[in-house]
Amino acid sequence: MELWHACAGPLTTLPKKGNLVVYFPQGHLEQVASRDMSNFDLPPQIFCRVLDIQLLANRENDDVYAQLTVLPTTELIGAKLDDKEIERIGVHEDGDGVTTAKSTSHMFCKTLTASDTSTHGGFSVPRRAAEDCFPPLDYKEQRPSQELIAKDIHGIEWKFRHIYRGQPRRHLLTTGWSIFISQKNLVSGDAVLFLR
Amino acid sequence: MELWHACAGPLTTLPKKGNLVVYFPQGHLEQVASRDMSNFDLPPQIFCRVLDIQLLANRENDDVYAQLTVLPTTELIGAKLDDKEIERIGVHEDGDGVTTAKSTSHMFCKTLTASDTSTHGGFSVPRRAAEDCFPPLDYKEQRPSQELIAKDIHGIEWKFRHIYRGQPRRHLLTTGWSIFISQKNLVSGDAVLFLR
DNA sequence: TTGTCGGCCGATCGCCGACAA
DNA sequence: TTGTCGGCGATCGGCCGACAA
Repeated sequence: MELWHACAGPLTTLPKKGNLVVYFPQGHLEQVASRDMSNFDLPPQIFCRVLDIQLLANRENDDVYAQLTVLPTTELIGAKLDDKEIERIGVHEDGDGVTTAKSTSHMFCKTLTASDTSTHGGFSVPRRAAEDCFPPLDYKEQRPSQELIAKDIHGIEWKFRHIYRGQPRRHLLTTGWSIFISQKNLVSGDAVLFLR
Repeated sequence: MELWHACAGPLTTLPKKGNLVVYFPQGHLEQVASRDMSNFDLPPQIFCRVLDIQLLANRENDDVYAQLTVLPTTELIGAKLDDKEIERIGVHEDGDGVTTAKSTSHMFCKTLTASDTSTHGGFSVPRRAAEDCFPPLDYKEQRPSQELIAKDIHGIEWKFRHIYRGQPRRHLLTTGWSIFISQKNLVSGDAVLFLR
């Protein structure tokens, strides 16, 4: 959930389960319909109760989105659910208002360079980022390194070799990085976000 | 459309645009809903008019499916659209009955072997298949070959080098085959279908 | 501090006929 | 007739420090 909000950005707010919302079917259909529906006398807006919210990400490109399950209702905005209605639709209110992101430290975002995405080498980790977000290395060694295990937004684990080497010294992700780049179809200009 | 029906198989039948159909929302929701909807008093069946049919294929694995756009209606099965209704929903009947596949020659299907899907080599084309479906080669040459351009079910073009070589002689697809295998995520036991 | 490159070597790709099922 | 293999060049992957922006 923390990663989802970090990806969605600070401007993204969501209703909570049980809230009353206004659903705009015309705008929704414009995006998902395979056919023009404009002459079907659809109401411009429908008052709905939010039954469920799921924070999801596109399986193909990791774009984040939220899936809301809503039920049309005749209630007025501000109305509370009574016990009978709660039993019928099987949902409790989580509270009023909206969900927003919490700020987090130990997080960094980097726009990928041509070198980062090339098959020629690995990923240059900005110094501050490595020190903030990665477990510390033993700098007494000549080429200190460790294996990092990171979970992506789907919960899938990725392993990276993190090494501190070169002249001048710098942090790099080597083994495991290129397979990540190719599986995620990342190109120069895309961004990666790490959360400790 | 011919390729779609060849992939769907001879048992697949579809209604036509404008037909009246019976929609079963409960069974549909069991497949697509993220939440149990069984206590919402949904009607077991809804009579609908078919507004549109699209023959499509899954972008990921080329599985074929059809997308039907349907509109609830109070008409009875067997009813015809009148002019007023045609104007309102903007659809004409294509005729009664169902759409079925047509049989086609110059077509072949092969289950892929371990050698076909390995990165070690190309694709062994069964002799009959090559003679039926591919443009004839100039067998006077020592190693006759040509470039084949094939469109997949999305209309995307793939290029293959078709060569007749080896002792004994056999038809092979070489250059271009392995990229096709990897992009389509094909493994031993999967099948490919070629249509001239 | 970090983006790009040349160097280098090992792994893999992919085309070929041999061979046998 | 065709599935699998050994062979072999060519290409690519990927780790390294040099160097400069």
